[in-house]
Order: sequence, then C-alpha cells, then structure tokens
Amino acid sequence: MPTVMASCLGQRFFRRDPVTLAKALLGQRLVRVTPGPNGKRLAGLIVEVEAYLGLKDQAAHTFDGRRTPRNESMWQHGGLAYVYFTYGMHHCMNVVASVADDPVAVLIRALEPTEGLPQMRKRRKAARRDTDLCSGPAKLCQALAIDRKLDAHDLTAGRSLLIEHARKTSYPASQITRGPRVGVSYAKDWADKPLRFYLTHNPHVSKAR
DNA sequence: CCCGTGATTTAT
DNA sequence: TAAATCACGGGG
Repeated sequence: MPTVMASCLGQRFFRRDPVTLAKALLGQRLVRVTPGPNGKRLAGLIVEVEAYLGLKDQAAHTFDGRRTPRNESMWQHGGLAYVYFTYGMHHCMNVVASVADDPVAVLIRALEPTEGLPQMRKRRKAARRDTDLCSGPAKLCQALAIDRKLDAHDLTAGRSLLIEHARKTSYPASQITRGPRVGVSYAKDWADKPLRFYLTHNPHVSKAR
C-alpha cells in the first residue's frame, strides 16, 4: 500500500482549551508553503509552546476584554493564526484556540526544522547552527516567512500555512517540561503560572533569557 | 551587557 | 499628544 498522506489538522483539533491544545501541538508539523513561482514547502516539528488564557490572563493581549485591530483574530474561532508584530522588527505566531468570543491562543515558540532548511538559512542570516534557525517565536517566523499578511489565516484550509497531524497522541507528561512563560514578568499574578510547555532536552527549544 | 525599531497602550 | 511599553534577536 502507498504511504498515507499526512493530513492537515481540522477545526475539532483547535476548538479546545488552550492548555490542552498547547500540549497536543507538541510534535505536530507546522508547514509553510511560500507564494510565487519559486514557492517552497518549509516545515518543522513544534517543540515549544505557551498558552495564553484570555480575559483573566494578564499576559494575554486580550486581558480584561481588550479588543483592537491587532488582536481581532484572537476573538475568532479556533483554528486561525494570530500573527502580531512587536519590538519594532519581530513577528510572532499564535494558534487561536477554543470558540469565537473566548479569546485564547497558543504561542508557537520553537520548531525542529525538517523541510526547506536551505531556504530557512537564507532568511535567517545570523543563524550559525540548525538549532538557531527556529529556536524562538520571532526566529521561526523569520525562517518561515510568516508576517502580518498571514494574520487571521485559516490553518484548517490546507493552504499557505497549516499544521499537519504528525503525531496521533499527545506526549506523556514525563516527556514534557512545564514552566513559567518567557518575557511576561509584568503580568503580576500570571507571570509565574506554568503555561510554557516544551519537549524535554530537545536542542531546538529557545534558550532562557 | 545593550541596542534597534515601531505599533500599541497608557498617561497627561 | 506624548511617553512608556513590549509574548525579541543580535552583537559585544
């Protein structure tokens, strides 16, 4: 029998609470198909994520009901991308979770690159080793050419930006390290909540700041 | 360690 | 309208 084509994850997968989704995303494959005649397929396995819990979470862009042109996609149904621009030069990509009007999401923090490494190296000029290519939320957006044009993109449509079902079940807790999120010290009671998840000992996880 | 860079938020 | 902030990366 021929090998089964890897399938693009559908709406059911994303319409869950962000902590469950965060853990389920570990080991799945983020795929970017770049546009144009020289378009390429770039991909990597998700190895590090953070959950953002919406209205109650002081680290979330939607804390206390904030709704602006920037974060509008977080207010939509699960399965969309939320891509934002920060620090004057960086993009970061989130996967919107749950249902419309529950503005929660999962930040993709690191990938283990698997396809299109030459193209990633071209975009990531400063990366010396393969473990520098996608080991941070803005690094992976640079490597995969993800920017605001992909904000609110439907990840379940199987075009341009999608997530493939590379792993049937979530990793056991014994293989996941759980700890505080990076760079949210301003978030008071929420700064230290253990909402960051990564594959233990995976060399592509972002370095501690 | 420090800086770039600019959209967004918060203060006045 | 001005100032501070920021889910970061790169260079020294």
